[in-house]
Amino acid sequence: MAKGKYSESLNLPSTDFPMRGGLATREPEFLAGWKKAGLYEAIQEKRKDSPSFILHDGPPYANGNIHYGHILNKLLKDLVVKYKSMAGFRAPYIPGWDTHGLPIELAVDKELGKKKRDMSKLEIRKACQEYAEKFVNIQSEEFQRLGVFGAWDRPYLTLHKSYEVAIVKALAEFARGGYLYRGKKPVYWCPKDHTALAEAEIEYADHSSPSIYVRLPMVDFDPVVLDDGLSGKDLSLVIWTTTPWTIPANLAVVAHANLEYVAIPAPGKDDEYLLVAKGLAEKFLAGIGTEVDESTWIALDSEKFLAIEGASYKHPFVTEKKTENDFKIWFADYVTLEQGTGLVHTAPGHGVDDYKTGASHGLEVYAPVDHAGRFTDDVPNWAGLKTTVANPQIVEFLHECGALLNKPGESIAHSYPHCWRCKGPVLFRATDQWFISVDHEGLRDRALGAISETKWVPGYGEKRINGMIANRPDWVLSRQRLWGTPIPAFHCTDCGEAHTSAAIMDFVAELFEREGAEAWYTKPASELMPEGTKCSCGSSNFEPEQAIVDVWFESGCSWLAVVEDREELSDADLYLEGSDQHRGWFHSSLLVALGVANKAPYKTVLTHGFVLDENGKPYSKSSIEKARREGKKTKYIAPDDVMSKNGAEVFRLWVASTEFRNDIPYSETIIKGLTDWYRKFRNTSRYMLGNTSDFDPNTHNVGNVQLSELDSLALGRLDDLVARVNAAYENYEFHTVYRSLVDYVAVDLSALYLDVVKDRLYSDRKDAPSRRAVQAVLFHITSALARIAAPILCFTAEDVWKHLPEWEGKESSVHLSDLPKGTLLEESSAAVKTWTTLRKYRDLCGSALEEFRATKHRSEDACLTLHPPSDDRAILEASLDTFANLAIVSKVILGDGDDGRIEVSEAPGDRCDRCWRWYEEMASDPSDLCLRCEGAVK
RNA sequence: GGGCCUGUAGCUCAGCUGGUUAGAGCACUCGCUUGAUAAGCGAGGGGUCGAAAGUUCAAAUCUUUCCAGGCCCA
Repeated sequence: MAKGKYSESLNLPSTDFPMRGGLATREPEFLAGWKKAGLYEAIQEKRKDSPSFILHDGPPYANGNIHYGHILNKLLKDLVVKYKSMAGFRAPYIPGWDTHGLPIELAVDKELGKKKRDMSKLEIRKACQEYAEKFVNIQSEEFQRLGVFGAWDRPYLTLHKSYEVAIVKALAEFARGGYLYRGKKPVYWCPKDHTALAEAEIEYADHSSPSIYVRLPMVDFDPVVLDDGLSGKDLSLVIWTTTPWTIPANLAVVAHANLEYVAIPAPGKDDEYLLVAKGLAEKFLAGIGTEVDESTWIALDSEKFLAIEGASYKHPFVTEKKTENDFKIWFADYVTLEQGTGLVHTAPGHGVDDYKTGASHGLEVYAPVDHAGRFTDDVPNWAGLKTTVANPQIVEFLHECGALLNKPGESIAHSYPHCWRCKGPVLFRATDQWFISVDHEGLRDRALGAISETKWVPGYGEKRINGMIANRPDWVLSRQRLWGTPIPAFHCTDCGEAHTSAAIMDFVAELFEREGAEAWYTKPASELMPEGTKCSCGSSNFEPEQAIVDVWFESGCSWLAVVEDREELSDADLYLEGSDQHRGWFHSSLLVALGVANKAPYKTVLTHGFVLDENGKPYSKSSIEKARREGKKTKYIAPDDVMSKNGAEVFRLWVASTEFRNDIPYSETIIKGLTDWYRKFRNTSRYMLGNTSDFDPNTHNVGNVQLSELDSLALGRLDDLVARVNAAYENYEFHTVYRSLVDYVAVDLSALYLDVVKDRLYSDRKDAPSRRAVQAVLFHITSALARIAAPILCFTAEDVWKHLPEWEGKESSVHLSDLPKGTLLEESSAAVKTWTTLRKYRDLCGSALEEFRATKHRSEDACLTLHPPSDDRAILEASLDTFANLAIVSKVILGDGDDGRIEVSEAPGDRCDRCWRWYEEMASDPSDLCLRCEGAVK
């Protein structure tokens, strides 16, 4: 079609707001501009006297580049902070990093290689610090690139001197309160490297271990209570183990209360029965190389079996009890039918499950094995022997005393933990550790109370953390590592007694305040503790504790170290992390805050799920690589790739668009959809900017122009949107914000109002009141839209803001402006009724016009005749012109009848060549114009 | 194996305390538009609401079991 004759006379949109975002290149320009203008500081300054809203940042671990989980978390926080700031709160954001701990220490180990052997502890710590700081800088850059506002020039790091001091002060409070104690707990231990190992330092490899079945005769127990058939018989428990060296430390046997057990006649004995789980009986008999006719087995009644709890047995060679409860049988849920006999040999000093059983029955954490894996003098037969050497001797000994049921020398190949460094097999060994008692001074109960007073979003978070606190054991505070905050404790070099106290810790805190934690590694003990400290043995020779504090305790101190420590912060309102932090940071922060200040560190805790791919599997580089190794088809899109193509804005949309309380899906399809909508938002904004470029908000606003019915209805819809969006932000329902924006922009604006209003914008005289009215509305909408979208689309909203016409009092950045306030539409109001009815008929007419448009091309050429039911008729009648506008037709007639029929005909009169509408009365001079257009072209 | 949670169109989400043929936007297909044009408008197709059983006059919505998935433990 040729260009319209009057095209030149129309007021077509014009703006230099680019159609395409060019985000990959333009976002950095915005960032640079904001930095130069000191935007974050300006926001803080503007809100300095406002009520505060403190979101306290949970510190990410400073190793590696950021991944999707980081992006999700940081952007959610940023949405909150940006929203709260624009909603009128003082909402500072201090980013932090977790910089101590094993992953960094291991990474540095790898980097240093053999060099490490010649380095001092101080030098190694220095290397760790440099490593951590390197990644703090990298991640900081990456977070800032996402558009996250915050005090990036003064973050908190757990390795800062002030932070380490806070940790020691917190420890001092726990010492003062009497929570801190020294106890034993089994840990992975490398007997070759003489060191404790963390889970992450364990490698599993095939290993051949002895396999032994041991009978433990029950004593002071009449088996008749289990079954009449056992009357007058002896009953022996049968246990199976691959670590004979733990037999000297055996203190209990554990069964499962809900498994079925059988008593099997002992081969070659008349009066003895052997107790094993029914499901493992065959395997057991095969294991000891015998067959016993199943008809002779006595299946024990599961109810009666419960009577066995607490019954005693005789250890094969240990006679001396350490506690009253030694050598008894208990129930525990971890017993399975996977292997063994269903009766589990338990040595609380040599296994985690064993330890728990021991703890719940008051057993000693007994581990008569030294740091080099040698038996101590406590085990007379094999004292000084390595466990590996003693193993066959113990088996032989058991054989000789008749306790061994299978043959000596039998072994089994299985997967066994090995040391990552020396590759040797490790052992489980209880070592002295520092603990925080969770039940001292009712700490656990106070924590449970604090949990119930905290708001958890979503609500089930409360159940989750409650269960964890209710069931957790005492907190093992010490780690046998180097990269962290030293535990300020000492050991007497003469008698070995461990010392710590609030006074010692206060002293150390002061020292660290002056010289940092490095002092611990450079100064002699005498300078690390108050002068004149003496051991109860009279000695004043001490050596400093070498263990460091659990990093969870460190990050748990952040409230103390950061929030309490910075003037601009006060009580934290919100913690916002992934749901894994119920066990992690939420948990440790709570215990630390209660122990130190007897109050919860937060008022509200918000949790989000994890990033999953389109198949619902964890979406991370490592999980994708793992899947690839397993031969699965997967594709990992590096965040950088997305960023260099679409900029950070698409990530912000992604985070805002999903219901983050559940897991968060991520895929190319999703990104594609988001970029599509981004373009819609951008173009719609551009169109509105283009149509308000000749508009002066200082002279016209929605309050002083003559609004048409449609304009008023549109403003009502905006008001409603703003109200809903504000409520959604307030409830952290960003996906509702996103959805509301999408629907509003796509339907209310693009498809409806903007399409309808074109006629006035294009064809009216430039300064016609009716056109100025539309412009006032459009300006109002655009400005409101930019502001409510700003927390999410922080770059694009700013772009729109800068392109809005200037007015008095316009803030230099959208992020300095206030969110608009809205009012929800009353469902029952006349305006809503009218709007709903007009919308309904517009949809109906759309279908009716389909065929007409296919032949006549434009809905403007149509005349509609409606036959609405009486209810609708009144409303349509009152707004007939508005409806014609809305339907973008030249004429609407209400016909007789109420059958709902819609007739489409050609509009009567003549077509104006300029505005393409049909009029029964036309201008006389250029006779191809309507009266309005005649006036407009003059 | 245990605790907590999730499962509605290709995608992201609505569906309140159970009540007419399950909705929206996007995507898709088709049509219109060249006065938002690497844009805009309209129409249409598409879901046995993870599966099964149960409660009920009535279930996506309540109960149970199962399946799939996530986080945290073991």
